[in-house]
Amino acid sequence: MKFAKSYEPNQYETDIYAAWETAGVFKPKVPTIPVDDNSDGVDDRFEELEGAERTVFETVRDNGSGMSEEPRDDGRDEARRGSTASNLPCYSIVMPPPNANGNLHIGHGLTVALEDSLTRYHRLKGDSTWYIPGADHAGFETWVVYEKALEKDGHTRFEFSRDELYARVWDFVQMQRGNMELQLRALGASCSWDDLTFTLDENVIDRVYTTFEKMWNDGLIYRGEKLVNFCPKHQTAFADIEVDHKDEKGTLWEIKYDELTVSTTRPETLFGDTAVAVNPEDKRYKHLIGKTVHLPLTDREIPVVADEHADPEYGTGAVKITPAHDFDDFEVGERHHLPRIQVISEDGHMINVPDKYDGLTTEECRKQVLKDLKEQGLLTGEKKIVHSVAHCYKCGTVLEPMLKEQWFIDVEKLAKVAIEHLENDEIKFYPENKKRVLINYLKNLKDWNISRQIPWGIAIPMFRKVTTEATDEPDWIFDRRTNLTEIEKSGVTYVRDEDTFDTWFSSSHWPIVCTDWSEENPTPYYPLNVMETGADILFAWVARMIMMGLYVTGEVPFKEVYLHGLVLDEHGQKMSKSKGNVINPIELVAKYGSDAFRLGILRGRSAGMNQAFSENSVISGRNLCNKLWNISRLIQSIVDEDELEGLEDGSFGNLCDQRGAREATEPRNDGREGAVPKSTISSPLTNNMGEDWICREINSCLEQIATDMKEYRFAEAVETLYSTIWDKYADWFLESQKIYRNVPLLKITLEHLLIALHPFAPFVTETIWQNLSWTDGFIITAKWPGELKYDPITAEQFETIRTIVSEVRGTTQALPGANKGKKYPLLYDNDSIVEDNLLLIKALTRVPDINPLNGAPRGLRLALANHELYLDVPEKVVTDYKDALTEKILAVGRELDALNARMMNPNYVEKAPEHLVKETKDQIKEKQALIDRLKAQQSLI
RNA sequence: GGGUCGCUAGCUCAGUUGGCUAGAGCGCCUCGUUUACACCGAGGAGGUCAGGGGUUCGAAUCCCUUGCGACCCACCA
Repeated sequence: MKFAKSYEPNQYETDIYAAWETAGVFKPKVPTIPVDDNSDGVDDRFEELEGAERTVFETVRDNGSGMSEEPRDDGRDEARRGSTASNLPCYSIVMPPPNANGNLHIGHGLTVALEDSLTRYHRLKGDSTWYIPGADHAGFETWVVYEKALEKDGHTRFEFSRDELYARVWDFVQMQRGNMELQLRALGASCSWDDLTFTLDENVIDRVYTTFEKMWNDGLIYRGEKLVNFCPKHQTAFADIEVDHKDEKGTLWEIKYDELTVSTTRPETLFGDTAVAVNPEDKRYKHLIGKTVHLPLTDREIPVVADEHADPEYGTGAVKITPAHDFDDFEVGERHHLPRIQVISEDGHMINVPDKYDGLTTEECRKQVLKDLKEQGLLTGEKKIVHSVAHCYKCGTVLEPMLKEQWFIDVEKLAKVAIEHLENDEIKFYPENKKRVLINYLKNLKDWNISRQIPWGIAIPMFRKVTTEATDEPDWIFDRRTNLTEIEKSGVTYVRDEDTFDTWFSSSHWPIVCTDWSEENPTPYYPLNVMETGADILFAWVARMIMMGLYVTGEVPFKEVYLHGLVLDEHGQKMSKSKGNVINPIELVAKYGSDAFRLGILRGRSAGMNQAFSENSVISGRNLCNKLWNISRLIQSIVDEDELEGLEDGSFGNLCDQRGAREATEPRNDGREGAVPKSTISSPLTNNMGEDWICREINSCLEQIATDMKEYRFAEAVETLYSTIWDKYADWFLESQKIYRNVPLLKITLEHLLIALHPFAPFVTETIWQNLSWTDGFIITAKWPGELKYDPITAEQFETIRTIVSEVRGTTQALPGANKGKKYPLLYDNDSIVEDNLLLIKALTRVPDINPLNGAPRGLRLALANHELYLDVPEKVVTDYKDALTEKILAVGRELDALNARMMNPNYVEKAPEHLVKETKDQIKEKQALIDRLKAQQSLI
């Protein structure tokens, strides 16, 4: 097939992805469930682990290679192989489950780019790689969307039972589902689709119930009446972590309670007051402690208590205490055993208050209370203040602290164990500092409210006793039969708690449920190799996964954590619908291609940081894809031409089959061994030092990528590839190959680069792979390249050529006046490197001719190259160049002075490492020689 | 109040244990259509590494300090 002139991603991406999926290449090689072919009761995957020979391992690796003649694995064959497969290293990574019925946003785009790069890299490295996709029922999020839809149709949630609502949302989600899965495919996620885990899958619910039961039996679960943050609109409680605190303007009123004046921002709650607190050290009020005061607008007397909570400096120093509607007051109430009077109902209306106020909304009540207090002369002051107010993170409604019975997890022990394992360095964090942040959080963690009053979620498997006579039976029992609303046990009737679990309670099992871990199947894929997710859910998710993983399995759930920051817009602003600066990843994929998007979003990104992103970086990625495409197009055309010649001539057709000739069979020990004699790799025309040089550069690129990937430095890996492919391979090696060709080398180096770029740009590399005439199989299952052999001395000599060529180009461009850019012949004197590479230098510099000097020096001498080279320009041009020359001499002189100054410092010579001192000495010599050459040039004029 | 991160070229970012002339992409300027690529090629300009102090032969890098910005936790009657 012919390569089109430019790479058009839309033409290939869908087909390429479908081909991968059909071939089953996303599945891990080592089976994910126990295998026992020989029925000896032992999991074959582990049977021969100890006695395994390394050669077995190598064999398996080769089978996965795209360069092998053997039929490709589809995962199933491998699965049957059992014990041989067990010797493969397993690499597992899970996808933070996107909302099942939502669309992907830019954060998902980043997540996939990161996770899939890791996945593909490890797959190419030969690991049995398992990237497990997921979908989240997204309890509250989805519920909000559904409730809105319900309202739009003129219904409310109260028309339906909980179970009816659950069924309706299920259908709603099924209807919308699939979109996000298509989008993940568009982004190139090479995840094992058969293993997709939905957060409401049976095995998830099973595992969650098992954990809950264990916790219940261990006494870690309790039902408690506590203040919870309650959204009056959504009618549900939240965990602390879901609360959005915002600074707001408010008023601080002063109200007279007899002799005491209290300060409050919420006068309407005074009906719930059960005390007034003053600071025990506050001399103004000491005499009142233990006495009572009259609660305005009521006929109640309430005590004055001494509590540290009252800050003498703030307001009047006296605080009204409303334990049922304020978190601090709740604690004060606990300390002083105060009654809790609920005066605000769940829907935000006043209850348990004098008739006059009963049924008013909190807002109406506040107005009325203030009016009445004013009339009675009890309102003695008001002050505007700014204070932070809790809001629903979804709808922005002000949250009402509400006294409610909820299920709580006593987190103390869980957190303690987690902290121990974290301090024991069992999980490596990227960025590193997040570990300390996490430990800090765990140290101050409060009990976790896991009840939610929404129907869309996993039902809490707890049943409440309704038969009042059965006094000996417990009030609550655990039972898995949550499909029933009512059960009987020992003649006692119990009804199911209508609440559902906080999503994070089930999500905290994610690594366990995705890998199918169980006591019976301690899978090699658990713990995960890495957990990649957003830094913003470090507390909500990562912390809970660690606690839960340790509680359930006794092991940390993952070995490493990579946290990405927010993707900001190009000006570093948070993306938001209201600002209109939201970037849709799928649109960018459609416009520039999946690879361009992935390369673009990885560029300039490092762990844990919120960083800007713009279309420019995607364009840059697109350009690289196109460059690679054209590189391949050129090489394919050379290969075609070569084969044609070979057919005609018959003399070097077989050279094309020497692919791999330069590949090292064993790891190199040093740079000197392994240089291949030219005759085995070269066509008769070859005399090109660029070949050894590019081998060296590709080796070093691959080495760099290995380090970068290990340290999760994606941006650097991409940058290394970018410059190797573009600045080195295309600009120097390919240009030089236009003069001397080495077809086998062109093939193998292109393969190396394609494979190395594949993790980051999967589609274009696979498309090229499929279009090249000599490759077979898929690049996605190819073998990560080994080292290329090269002669280091020749490779280094090519640097000289590069210096010469660059200086000719630079000097040509710097010629004065009308001569700028004009090409003049190059003269050389007694120089074997130049003589041996005449054609190459001529082609790269585009000088009209290169000749021996033959006689006295003339023209412009090239100074930097340290070779006797002259640009044969007319006398006049040389004279005009004089100023530039003088400037150059001065500049080099300044550098020389700096170096000399360093050597004059006895401390430097004494204390700096020897090699640095030597380096400085060498540099001084070089600079001096350069100045001498420049001055000689000057004297010629 | 406690904590984290950041401040490097016009913009967005690299710069690993202190040691080449501080790098890249995009943008900018000059030149160029040479049969892989104008989604291109060649050349170039542009930085007091936020300010100050310290340690060191040597600091963008380590320490102290000031300023600016982002974020997290707690509190705010």
